[in-house]
Amino acid sequence: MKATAPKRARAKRGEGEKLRAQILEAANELLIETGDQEAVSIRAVADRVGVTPPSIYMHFADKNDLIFAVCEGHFNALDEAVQEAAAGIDDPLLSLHRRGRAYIQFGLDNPEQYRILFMSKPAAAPHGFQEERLKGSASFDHLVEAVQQVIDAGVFEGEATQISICLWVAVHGITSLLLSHPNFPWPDIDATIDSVLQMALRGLVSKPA
Amino acid sequence: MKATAPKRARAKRGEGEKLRAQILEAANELLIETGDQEAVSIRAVADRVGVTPPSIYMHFADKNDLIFAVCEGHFNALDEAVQEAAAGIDDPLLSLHRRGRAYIQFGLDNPEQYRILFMSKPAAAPHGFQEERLKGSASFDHLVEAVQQVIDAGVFEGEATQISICLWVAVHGITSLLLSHPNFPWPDIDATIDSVLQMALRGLVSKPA
DNA sequence: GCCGTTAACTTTACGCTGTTAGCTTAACGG
DNA sequence: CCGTTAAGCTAACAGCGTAAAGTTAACGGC
Repeated sequence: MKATAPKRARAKRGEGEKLRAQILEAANELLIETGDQEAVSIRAVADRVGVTPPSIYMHFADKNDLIFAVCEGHFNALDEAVQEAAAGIDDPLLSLHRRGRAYIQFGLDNPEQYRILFMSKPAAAPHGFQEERLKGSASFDHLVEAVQQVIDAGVFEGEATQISICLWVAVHGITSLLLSHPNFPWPDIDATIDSVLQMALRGLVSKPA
Repeated sequence: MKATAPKRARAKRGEGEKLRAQILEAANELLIETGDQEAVSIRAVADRVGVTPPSIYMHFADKNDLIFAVCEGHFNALDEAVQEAAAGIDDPLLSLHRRGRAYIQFGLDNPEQYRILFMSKPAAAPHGFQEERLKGSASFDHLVEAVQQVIDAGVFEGEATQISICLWVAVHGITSLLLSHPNFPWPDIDATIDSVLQMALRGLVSKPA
């Protein structure tokens, strides 16, 4: 455990952004290493960068701003993971299934980040964060597109946004419950995930097989 | 806003439990009034009771212990609300639908309590809390019983526990998303809740209509 | 080559948090 | 009346987010 990074040269005139990048990197490392949002304190981050706590505030309004900036990257990573899982699969319904599995797996692999993005208080998010990062962002739109394809194929019927929300509810539901209650006597996690996805997809098809 | 409760007579010999009850009541009030777990600080609770902070530790191991003790009552309230919503309804499937609606409504009506019970970190819960309060507690068992009735009626097929988990995932999914992302452009909340419940129930029936 | 300006930090400090160690007060049985 | 013990207090520690004000260093202009 490297405690402090004592040597850090002051950035030059126009290069104040360098510290911002270093702060983001250090905060990200701390979040991943400890897996605990609480451990990512302003002081701990400053210490790792080799700077004093108030310097953080030159680049981030407050702690929430910093934490969410860190998670922006992971948000894109989630989108990419889901997109990649669905790539090259012709069957639209199977593609949705893969997307769901990838989403859940991402949450289980990055629990603290998932908690911050989808399980924290709305007040903790910077203003307008939800709209821009969820609806406006690629992630949800990509899901809606995928759902629309299933509708066009005649497998789903209804409104794409509404159906997408239902799917999101299902994958988020199982992800967040597994994260918040790991000690619950889950029968078999893989089987449970599959049965949830089965329920969701079966519940949405217009003409059940 | 009544700040402090300055007068409080010391409890008599065997009556130490009285303070415990007063602490629970004060903490509960604070949680409801502010709707914020952070506002329920040891000092704020002690102040309201008219006692000093360390006295709290005579009755609760730490802050988590106190918070969860407060929410135990709300947990029972959730169970009662769900049970009551299903009472007197003959159709087992409709009964499940009512249970789901009641569960969601309870979460929306008691957001901070719901967050603590179902959206917080597992480490925050006292040891063995999940098992006793979820599986062992009445709530989940009642759901399993209701599901078993639907199975017995031939409407669902499969294992009652697995199906119950799926239903729990659905209602928890929409509840927690509505709580954590109230600014998301939800089409219409009531319609969204209904479509989620529809998806879940349709996805679980053995012979779709 | 010096000077004012300003970006890039630091020092210090305030008020808050959960928690602990150790003391005091008051009620009881004998 | 006295020892014991439950009930509660005082003081303090270490940590937190954050604000105000000071300091250091790089620059453009003269």
